[in-house]
Amino acid sequence: MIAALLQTLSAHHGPQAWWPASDRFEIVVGALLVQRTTWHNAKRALEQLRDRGALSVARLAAVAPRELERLIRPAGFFRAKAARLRSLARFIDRAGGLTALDALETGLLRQRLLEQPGVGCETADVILGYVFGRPTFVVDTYARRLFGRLDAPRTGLSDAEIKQRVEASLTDVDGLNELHALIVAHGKSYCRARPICESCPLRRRCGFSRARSSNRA
DNA sequence: CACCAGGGTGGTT
DNA sequence: AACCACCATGGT
Repeated sequence: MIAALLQTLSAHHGPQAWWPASDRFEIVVGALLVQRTTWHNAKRALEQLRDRGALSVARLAAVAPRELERLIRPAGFFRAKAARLRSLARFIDRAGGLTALDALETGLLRQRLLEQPGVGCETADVILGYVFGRPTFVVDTYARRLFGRLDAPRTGLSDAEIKQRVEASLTDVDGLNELHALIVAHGKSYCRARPICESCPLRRRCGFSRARSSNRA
């Protein structure tokens, strides 16, 4: 079921290559910056941080708050995100770096991440999957809509239920990471671009149709 | 011009 | 537990 979904989306959209050959801490920073923004804008902020030489745990934690706000401005919510980035960098630093956090069991690590300001379920799971290589399915707005439709008769699956179901039938880290990226790509290319998913690989069941009333069970 | 993008948080009902 | 307003820039 889930494996088939991955296969279908993969065949249709190709490899997504999220965070290709990227530094681990850079992925953490990117995960925060991209919240409720386009990757295009998050990437700009990331580049400015890189140009400033601030893309390491110690350097980022040392950047003056106002300066940090200025650097990440393109990513939006820059005041909140600057404070959270700073806080997160200091947390990782206190913990002894990302490699020290590698030793933590997944459940505990997730818990630690969720305690950090600005890190909710989605961001925590992105970091778990792409930074720490833990088998994790990231439930985002696209996944929510998709599975809400695929499991048509059932209404209101919680994020935790979606997460559990996917992780129960797909345990491969790379597969899970790729699935999340593919679901986002799928949502982007079919949700807004077309009123009805005529050429959608998942047909009308994909849940990204804008004509909600014409597609209800 | 209105709407939205790879969320999270705090307050209100 | 389900809503709500807010955060803010850049693209369409």
